[in-house]
Amino acid sequence: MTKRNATSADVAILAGVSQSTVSRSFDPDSRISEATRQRVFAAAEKLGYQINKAAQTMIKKRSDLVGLVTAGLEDPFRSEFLHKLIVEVQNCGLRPMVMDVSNQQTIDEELHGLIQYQLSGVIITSGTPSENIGKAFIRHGIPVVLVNRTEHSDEADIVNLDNEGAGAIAAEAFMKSGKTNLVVVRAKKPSFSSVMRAKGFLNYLASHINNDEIQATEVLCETGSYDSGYQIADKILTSQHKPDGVFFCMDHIACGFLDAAKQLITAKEMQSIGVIGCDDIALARFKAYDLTTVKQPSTEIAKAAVQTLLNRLKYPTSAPSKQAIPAELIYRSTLAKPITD
Amino acid sequence: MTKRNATSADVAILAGVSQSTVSRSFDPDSRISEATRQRVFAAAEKLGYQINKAAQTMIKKRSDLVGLVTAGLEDPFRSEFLHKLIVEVQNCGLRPMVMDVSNQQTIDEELHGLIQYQLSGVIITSGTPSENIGKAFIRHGIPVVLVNRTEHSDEADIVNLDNEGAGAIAAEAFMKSGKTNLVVVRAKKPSFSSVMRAKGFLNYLASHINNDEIQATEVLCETGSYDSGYQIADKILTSQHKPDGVFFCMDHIACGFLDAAKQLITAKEMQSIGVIGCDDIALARFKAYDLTTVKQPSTEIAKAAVQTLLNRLKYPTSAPSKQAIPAELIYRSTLAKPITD
DNA sequence: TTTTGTTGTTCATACGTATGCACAACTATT
DNA sequence: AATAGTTGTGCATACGTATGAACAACAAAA
Repeated sequence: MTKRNATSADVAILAGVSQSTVSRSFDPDSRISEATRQRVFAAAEKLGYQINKAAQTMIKKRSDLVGLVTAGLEDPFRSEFLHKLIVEVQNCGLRPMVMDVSNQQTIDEELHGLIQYQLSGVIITSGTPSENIGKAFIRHGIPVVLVNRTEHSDEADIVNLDNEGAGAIAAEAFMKSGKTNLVVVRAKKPSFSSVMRAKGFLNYLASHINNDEIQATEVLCETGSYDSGYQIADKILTSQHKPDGVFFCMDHIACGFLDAAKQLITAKEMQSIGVIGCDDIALARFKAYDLTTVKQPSTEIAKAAVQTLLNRLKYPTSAPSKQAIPAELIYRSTLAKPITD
Repeated sequence: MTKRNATSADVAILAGVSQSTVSRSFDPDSRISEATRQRVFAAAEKLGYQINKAAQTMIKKRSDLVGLVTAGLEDPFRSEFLHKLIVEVQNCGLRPMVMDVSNQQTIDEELHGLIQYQLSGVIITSGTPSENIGKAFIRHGIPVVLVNRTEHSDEADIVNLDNEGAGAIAAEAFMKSGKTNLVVVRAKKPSFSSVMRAKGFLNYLASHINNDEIQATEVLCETGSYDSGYQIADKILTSQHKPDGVFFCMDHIACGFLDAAKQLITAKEMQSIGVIGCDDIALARFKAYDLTTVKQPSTEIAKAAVQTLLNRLKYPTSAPSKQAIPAELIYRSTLAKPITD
């Protein structure tokens, strides 16, 4: 029944050439006469020949697998981003090997396991691997790209959203809309992205406020989830200084907040409070929320991450790169676009 | 700088044993004296030795990679399900290699590419591969598990949600709540799951209606997306026979519908219309929707799929299995749980 | 003591591909 | 016509692991 898979040697015999010739036929850069190549292809087709990646990897000392390391995929934004990475990796003729490292204890151990696969590279988007795991990869000759990670690294390439810029964009929008009593909300557990966004938000205000006409406070909620936003609403809406503008470092938190607000205050009251989220998750454009948000251009970030990896493979010794992709404000109904001159 | 990775031969020299002994040391079933094994481990540790999966695969003729074939990851439910598969595969000591086949044209070609990797198995969850691609895998000795797919196959194992049962559960719930004018909504493009759910819904009603007290119609919307639900609301709510119960074959469609309904009719009017979704996506429990829905137990389905694959690897020649995982009704606010005796 | 069995190790080989080197058959140059 | 260069192919080998067979050392049984 399941007969042995055909090898290049089998193809060689059928095509009446040597095994090397078969191998070279599949390499576009080899000099092979067109006649021979076609004969080889025909024989390969006939036998259902498929190259053996394991053997190929052994020789080339590099597979076409790319490790995508991630965590917290229950967060739809990450999930969406992972999807884009997968597509992008595929488009480059590479194969994504995904690794979920949500289980904190085993991260390092598991990551070490990846080294066994002679990966073409690793793209780390979340999870909190130890400092030296990146170095372990690099020591084994596997390039690493860090995406939206705080780790400073002398050896890995880095692609980030311009998180501080994203915060600044939100702050600027509130100023343009004449909001004066602002709040910025982020999760208690400091994630690199959120901290930077909040920092960018506050810094922008600090450097653009002449007198004391604008106030801004930072509020911490439990996690970066919908539920946290739902819970924090009470605290924000019942404080003495009820804000007229709230910036959430993650869209989910904003959505939770909005749902809670509907039960805590009237729609009219809510209308006077501007809300800006961050990321632009799919949910943000649903009519139930229609959330004005600072978009994280995840497609571009995914593209940049993969391109960075390819570049590194091409020029292994060039200096590590670091790029920040700019964010972009998407006006929807939770903060109307001001009429400008 | 990047010196050659350590091999089992290097470890052997350092530990003062042969290469075979090193290899056997890492196989728990080999008889190796404890002393030797520890010496080998120490040497391996010292050299940062990592097994070379490519070489291992070549010998064993089987990698520990599992192909996860999917499409339409922009759908959060699929995305969530993929996540669960990834975790499940990892937990079994295997590695997930993900493949997005959204691009219709290249499915077969790309899938053929997977054969090159000596996969331990392939789990196909979506996408519409041609009939014979499954057979191609099997011919190459790669077991296939189909999840929620319509393809009937004599060779692949099959794991499905009990889709007809899910539809029946929704129908039963409406009957218990005394709803009499029902509509079932599914996407125009016939997907296996949706068609079966609608069928189960209508069949249940047909076989439980004595007189003509209950009416049920099928309505088709464009796709399975939020937007489609948003668009179809008008048609449903402005028809002469305005329904008092609507079953959506996918939660997204229901969510879109609910958002549109808020603008088309009053909250009071809406209260008299029961709505049931299907899948139980994360969104369904958000307060903005709080959708009563027939839950697809995706964690269990993912577990079943991976277990099925493991089983097949253990008993390669056993007859193909086929299982249907039962659905479960989750009451939330769009259809209140009736007070039963 | 001889035989039989058990345990722990080494030897040798296979897996399927890529590639440096050699070489033959031409073509272009002198 | 002789030389140099180009093109297409084959030979041989390396990659790093797993594993059957052989074997040595030792213990247990006869």
